[in-house]
Amino acid sequence: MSAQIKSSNPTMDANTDNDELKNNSKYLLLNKVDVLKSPTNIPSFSPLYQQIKELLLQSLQQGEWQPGEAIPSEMDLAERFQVSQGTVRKAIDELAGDNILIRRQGVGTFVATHLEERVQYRFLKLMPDSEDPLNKASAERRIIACKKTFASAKVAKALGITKNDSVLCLRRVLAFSGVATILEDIWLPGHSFSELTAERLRDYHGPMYAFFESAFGVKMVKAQERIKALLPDPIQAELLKISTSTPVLSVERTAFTYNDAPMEFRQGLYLTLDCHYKNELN
Amino acid sequence: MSAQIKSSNPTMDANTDNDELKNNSKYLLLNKVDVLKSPTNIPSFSPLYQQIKELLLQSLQQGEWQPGEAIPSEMDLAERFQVSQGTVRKAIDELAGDNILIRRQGVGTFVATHLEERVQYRFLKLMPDSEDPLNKASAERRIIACKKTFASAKVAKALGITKNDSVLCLRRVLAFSGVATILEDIWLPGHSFSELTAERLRDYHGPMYAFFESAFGVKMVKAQERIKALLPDPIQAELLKISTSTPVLSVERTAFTYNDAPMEFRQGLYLTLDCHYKNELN
DNA sequence: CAGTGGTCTAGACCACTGG
DNA sequence: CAGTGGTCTAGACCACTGC
Repeated sequence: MSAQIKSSNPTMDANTDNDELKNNSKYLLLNKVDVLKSPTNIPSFSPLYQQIKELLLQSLQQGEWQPGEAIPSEMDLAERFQVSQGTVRKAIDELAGDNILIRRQGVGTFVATHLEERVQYRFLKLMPDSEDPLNKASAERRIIACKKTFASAKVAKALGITKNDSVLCLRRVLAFSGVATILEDIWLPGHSFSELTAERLRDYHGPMYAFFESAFGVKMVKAQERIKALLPDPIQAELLKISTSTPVLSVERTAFTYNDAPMEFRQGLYLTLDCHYKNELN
Repeated sequence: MSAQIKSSNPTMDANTDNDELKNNSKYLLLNKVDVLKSPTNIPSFSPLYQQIKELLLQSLQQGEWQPGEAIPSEMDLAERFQVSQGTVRKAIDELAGDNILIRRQGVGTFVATHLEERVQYRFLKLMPDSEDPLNKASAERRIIACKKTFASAKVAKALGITKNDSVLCLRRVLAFSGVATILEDIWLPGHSFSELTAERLRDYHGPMYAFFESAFGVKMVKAQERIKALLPDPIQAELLKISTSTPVLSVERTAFTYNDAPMEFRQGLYLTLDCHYKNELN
């Protein structure tokens, strides 16, 4: 299956001088793979397994396999893309490393989902100081506001849209074991979330990202946070039941779907008297 | 080279009943590998490449290859451990993923080091709000204190030592482009750092972890942080040239050497007026 | 038991670096 | 150019899951 093109330029073939067009590469199976799957725009030149990874990502993005579903077996995919199992495997390995796919030995490979995820609140790194007990089960959510507005410069920049574009804005308080701990303002691009209403939100009991997934088909894949220390303004303080001189963490998060498209911006205020933001460094 | 032991128990070998001692596994090459290398205590049963990974880690820990040096080529290691190149490769892949080894195509595989690392301040996730320009080059360090004391309960717990054990404690201020931004208290176990003095520290210009590496042979490989929002006490505020009502990030970090041994605990206070703690989530 | 992912091998060849 | 890591293959077998 490999390397049919040995020396693509039969003329002009001394030992020197043609060091720039040597495309006698085994990895240039682009067309072969391309044709099999779709009219995609794969950049230019990359290892086969990277190309497979991109193709898988595109299928995911286009909804060929829904969150929670199994994707075809490695052997099937190898057949489909006309490569060896090992190559497919390496592509899947990377996607599993990015928490986009989940492997389950003896069962299959599944599209990650925020629903039924053993670790709910995947992006929430707040931990009680007493470590072990993960509170997250006992979370109580309270929606404070939910309205349509227009993107500020800051929100627009984060969401990759234009200032004054329509956005959905909501505010909520999370309490753990009865203690108000997190106050969040969340901005969503209007074009994708126009159907969202306070009622639908109130009816849903579960993580926000699971809601986005089931109600809007928007799957968050990764995120980026910027953390500062702040004093809350009077309104914020009241919602968190603290004074305006109690410092809080300000956690600004941008969350992304497939292909790195930003789909949510939020600012969270975390009360860190009895808990902390936990991070592992390598 | 594989699977000499097909059915280790020649007697008692009907089709039933021996479902608990079936060690006819290809992965049980422990002894073979073991003998070749060292009198180690590999847990019990794991894939070959995991065993190789452990062996490599032990060699690193024992200083067989120093930070910055190249380790043997994949082919050499395959020969040494009597496995295929692919197996060694997978072990190295994981270590490279943990930032313990660095691969350089066409050159070799190297032991990661905090010296000459393109990314200095590997564990410092503070970024100026204006993103792109990484200040870190213009850092100015000022040692405020350096003394021997006895571990508090908190420090002892973090360092895995006993309360009142000897520890070295130092305090310093980091300024970026002239602005005092970080105040750090650092605790080090006395048994490993007893030779550390304020003078030696003052003479060294470079990242702290590089200093530990070259002066004490202590290589930090990973770390864990707990972040809270705090108000500084009067002394801290003065050192950072802020008021006691300016909130700061409290970043408590425990840093680990090979085999997860904690070797440093520090509390940093980060002034986040013009910068933020940046984190990527997957 | 069949089917899936997980491990291992042996060998070929490519891409890159340095002398 | 020789030597290193990087990619790809084909095939064997193991470990696990569910029916």
